[in-house]
Amino acid sequence: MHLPETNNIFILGRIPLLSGLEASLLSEILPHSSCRQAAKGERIYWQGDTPSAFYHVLSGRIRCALGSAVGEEKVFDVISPGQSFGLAEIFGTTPYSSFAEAVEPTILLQVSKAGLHEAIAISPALTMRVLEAIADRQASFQRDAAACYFQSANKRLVDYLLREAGPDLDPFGDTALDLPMSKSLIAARLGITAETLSRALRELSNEGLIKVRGSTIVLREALIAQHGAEVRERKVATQPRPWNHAHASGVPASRRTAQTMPSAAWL
Amino acid sequence: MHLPETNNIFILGRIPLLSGLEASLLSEILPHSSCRQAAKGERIYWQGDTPSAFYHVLSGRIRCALGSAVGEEKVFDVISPGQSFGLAEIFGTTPYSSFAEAVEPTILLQVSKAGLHEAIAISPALTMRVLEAIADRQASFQRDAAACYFQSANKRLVDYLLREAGPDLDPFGDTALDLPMSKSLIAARLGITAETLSRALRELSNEGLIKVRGSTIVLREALIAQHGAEVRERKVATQPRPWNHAHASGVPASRRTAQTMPSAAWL
DNA sequence: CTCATCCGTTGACCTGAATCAAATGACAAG
DNA sequence: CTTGTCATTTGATTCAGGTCAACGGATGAG
Repeated sequence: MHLPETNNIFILGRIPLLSGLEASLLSEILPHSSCRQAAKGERIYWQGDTPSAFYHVLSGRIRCALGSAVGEEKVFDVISPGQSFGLAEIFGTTPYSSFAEAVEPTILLQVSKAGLHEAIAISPALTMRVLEAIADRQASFQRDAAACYFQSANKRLVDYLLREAGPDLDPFGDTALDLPMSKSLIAARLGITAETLSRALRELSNEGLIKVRGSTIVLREALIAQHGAEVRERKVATQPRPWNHAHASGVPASRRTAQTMPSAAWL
Repeated sequence: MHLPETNNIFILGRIPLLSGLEASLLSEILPHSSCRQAAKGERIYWQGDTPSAFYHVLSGRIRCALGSAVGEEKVFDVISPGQSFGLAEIFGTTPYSSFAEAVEPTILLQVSKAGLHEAIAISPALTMRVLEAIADRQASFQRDAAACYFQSANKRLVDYLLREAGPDLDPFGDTALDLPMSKSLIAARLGITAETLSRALRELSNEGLIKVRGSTIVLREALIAQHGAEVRERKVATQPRPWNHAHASGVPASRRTAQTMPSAAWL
C-alpha cells in the first residue's frame, strides 16, 4: 500500500470542509497537511491529549469513543472514508475528552491545528465553513443522543439499516445491504451490546422483515413500507406538534396512550 | 419589572462571549441586540424554527430540550443567569432540532444572527471566541452524554449536588445548599424522572449523607469526603489508563470485577 | 492439521429505572 | 377558608436491555 501523493492540493479539495475553496488558500494549507497511516487498533489521539490537528479519512475506519475510569467505552461516532473528525476540538480550550482509534488499517489526511488557524485568519469563506461544520455536527450529536433516549434498541437498529441502505432503497422490493463494519462495532455505535444487536436482528428476521446471511442483510419490502409511513409522518410533522410551533393549540400532551401502535415494537 | 437599558454597550460586555472585546466592536453589535422578556412557559424558539439570534440570560431560567413525536421531552441543558445559549445554531444550516422555553419569568439579551455574522466578519478575535465557545460546549455535551451512559442516576445526582455546592463546599463540615430550581427540572436535567430523583434523595438521606428540608439540602461531611477521594483519583488518572495514553501497558482491561467497591452504590 | 483468537449467537438471569397509581403538601386566587 | 393547580412523595409493578456463561464457526499462524 502506498500513501497518496501528499504534495498535491487536489487531494485537499477532497475534504468537504475545504472543497471548492480558492486554490491559493489550499496552497497555503498544503504545507500544514500530511498523510498518516494507522494500523488496526492504533489510536490517532488519546483522551486527555492536547488537540493538534484535524483529520479526514481517506480509507479505513475510525472509532471515536469516550472511556470511563473503569475501562468501559461509549462509542459516539464511527468515521468512514470521505468523512472528517476532530474539527471542533482544535478550537476548544480543553484536552480531548474522547479518543479516536482505527478499527481497521486506515489512511488519513491531517491538517495541523496551526495550519487551520492560519487559514481561517486569511479566509472568511473557510471560517464560515468551519462554523457551519461544527454547528451541524453538534445538532447531529444532539439528535443522536435524543434517539438513544426516545427510541428502543430495536427501533434504532431499523433506522440504522434503512439509513445505511440509503439511496439504494427500492421502495417496491427487497433491498440487499452489506454491513460496512463488524456487528459489534455497529452495536457500540447504536449504544447497545453485541448480544442485544444479535437478538434484535433475529427478532426482525423472525418477523419476516429482514433476511440475514452473514454480514449481508436483505431488507424486505414490509420493513421499507413501514419506513415510508414514517417519512410521510415526518413531513406532516411540519404542522403543529406539541413541541413544535403550535401557537394556541394548547394540547395537554400528557396521559396519552399509544394510538395506532404497530403490531411489533419496531416503530 | 423594567427592562435594562438596552441602549448601552456595557450591558453587552456582560456576555462572556463578548466581554473584553473592543468597544468599537460592541458599538457595531449594539444595534443588532435587544432585550426580551419571556413569561413562564413561553418559548424562545421552537423545534423546527430557523435560528435567528443568539441569547444570553440576564435573569430567570431557560430549559433547552428536544421533543419526540409522541410528546416526550429530553432536556439537555438548563441555562441560568450569566449563561448563553443558541450560539452554534445560528451558524448551522439546519433548523433548530430543539426548543428553548422559559421555566420562570425571564429576561434575556439577544443578538441577531445577522449582527453576529457581521461582527465576526469584522473581528478575528470574536471569531476565535465563537469557535472556542462552540467547541467547548460540544465537549461538555459529550461528557454529559457519557455521564448518563456510565453512571447510575444516584451517582449523577451526587455529582450534581457537589457541583452545585461548588466553591462553597466546606471540606471539613456540612454544607448547606439551596436548589436553584424545581426538583422535577433537576430530574429532567439529570435524565431521570421526578420519582427516581425523589427516591434517590431519600436513600441518600437515609444513609446519612445528606439532609433534606424542602429545597434546602445539607451535604454531610461524609458525602464530601467521598468526593474528595474521587477528585484525587481523577488527578491520578493523568497517568496511564486503558483509555489514556498508555504506550505499552497492554492492560487487558476486561473481565475485571469491582475493586474497592464502596459500601453503597454512590460511586 | 491444530491450536488460538475473535466474532457472533443463544440462553438464563438480574436489575435500574420507568410507569402506573394514589396520596399528600404548598401555594395562589378567589 | 376553600378550591384548584402543581410539585413531591411513596408504593407496587414492569420491562428493556445489560451481564454472565457457554458454544459454534471463521480465520490465520505455525
